[in-house]
Amino acid sequence: MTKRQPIKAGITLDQVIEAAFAVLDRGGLEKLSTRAIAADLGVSMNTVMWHIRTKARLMDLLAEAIFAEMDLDDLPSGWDARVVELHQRLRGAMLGHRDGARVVAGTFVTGPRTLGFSEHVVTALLEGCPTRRTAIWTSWSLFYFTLGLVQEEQASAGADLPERVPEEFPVLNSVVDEFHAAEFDARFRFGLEQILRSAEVLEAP
Amino acid sequence: MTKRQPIKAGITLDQVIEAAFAVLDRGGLEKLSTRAIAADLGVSMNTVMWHIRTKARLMDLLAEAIFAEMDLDDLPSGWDARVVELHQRLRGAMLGHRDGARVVAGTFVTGPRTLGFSEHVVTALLEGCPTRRTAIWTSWSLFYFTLGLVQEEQASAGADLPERVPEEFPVLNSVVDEFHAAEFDARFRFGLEQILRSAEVLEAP
DNA sequence: ACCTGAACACCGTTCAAGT
DNA sequence: ACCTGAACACCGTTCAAGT
Repeated sequence: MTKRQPIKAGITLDQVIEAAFAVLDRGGLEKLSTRAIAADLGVSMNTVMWHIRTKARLMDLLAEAIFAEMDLDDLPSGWDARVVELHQRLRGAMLGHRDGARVVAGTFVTGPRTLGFSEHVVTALLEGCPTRRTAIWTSWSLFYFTLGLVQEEQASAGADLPERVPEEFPVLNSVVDEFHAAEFDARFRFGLEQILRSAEVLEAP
Repeated sequence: MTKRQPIKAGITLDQVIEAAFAVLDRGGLEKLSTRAIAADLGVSMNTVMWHIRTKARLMDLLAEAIFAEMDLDDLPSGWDARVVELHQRLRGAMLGHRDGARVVAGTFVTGPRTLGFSEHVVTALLEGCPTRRTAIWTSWSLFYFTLGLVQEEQASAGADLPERVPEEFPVLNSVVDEFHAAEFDARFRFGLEQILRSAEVLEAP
């Protein structure tokens, strides 16, 4: 007797997450609802609910799935190049989905892929930082910076930037062109560099 | 003939914002609704709606109000001490309201008080950074870092941190005590220091 | 274990109406 | 200019019920 397939095909959690990304990429975070996911899958809303248990858990699952889309192989051998590469891949993974950075920022994920990323980052930082504490704290600085930049990057897509700064703020006015130049790529690399330069020398208390 | 007061007292936008903060501080961001604010003020929900026009604009107003609670006087004269002090006050202002960092992070505010803060920060950075571009980009790095740290700080209050890291992640396990030690104050100062050290020497492309 | 329908207690937004 | 009530099109969650 061979094992039988279940008669009713049934929906799997992975399919739910896949459909959730489809809805997300189509309409952004505010259009992401269990009903919309259900409609995409052709099932009842409560079927989605049964798989995700709660909306908050769905968000955690999506964040973890974004980390899972990162490749953690073929990394540079130098510790600082490795840290930079890891965060560039994280940025890429978040940019891969509409509002991806907001999804990751909204949750405190401790799934295996998220931890795997941290494991790689901290490993590299321990090679270059004077103390363990410096390494840990630096990993947070890098993470916050990446999250913040990509959130701004994704928010600026399709947002109406203010074209003018009031004249009461002369200094901001004098640099307004630098402010508007998006150049997220260069800004990102510069920020990583900035934090890493100090990480080598600065000792956390 | 002296000017008469309007017969119906009426609610003002400032009162709406005040009530919004009351609701926010009591129940957090997910309890913040126009109906809850209206209930606090004893008016109809549509009265609140008329003043705020839209929920998104209310969020902008709240973010701007948080910046308005910052004092921008009596700052240190040294550029780097000034930058640190400004961000410490920003952190304090955000910590002053439940989910304050999430409120600020969720909006791209260009109100006068927000711009005033940036004006001060950029002014100070221009004194210490090699190029204008370095100054601007550094201001963003500092802002992202502050936002990220305070968001984590406020999320960790009342959240259930994972007590154990799976053994597949030996490096994370070896530093898990550093991870759990909150010490947001020290971490915050260290992060600012870290970014500012490089700002003096690193030149943006 | 998986899926459904119905009901519940909420949302923000819009509109027609009052003063 | 300011305030209201009613209706609309949504939410996430819960519960009792099916297979």
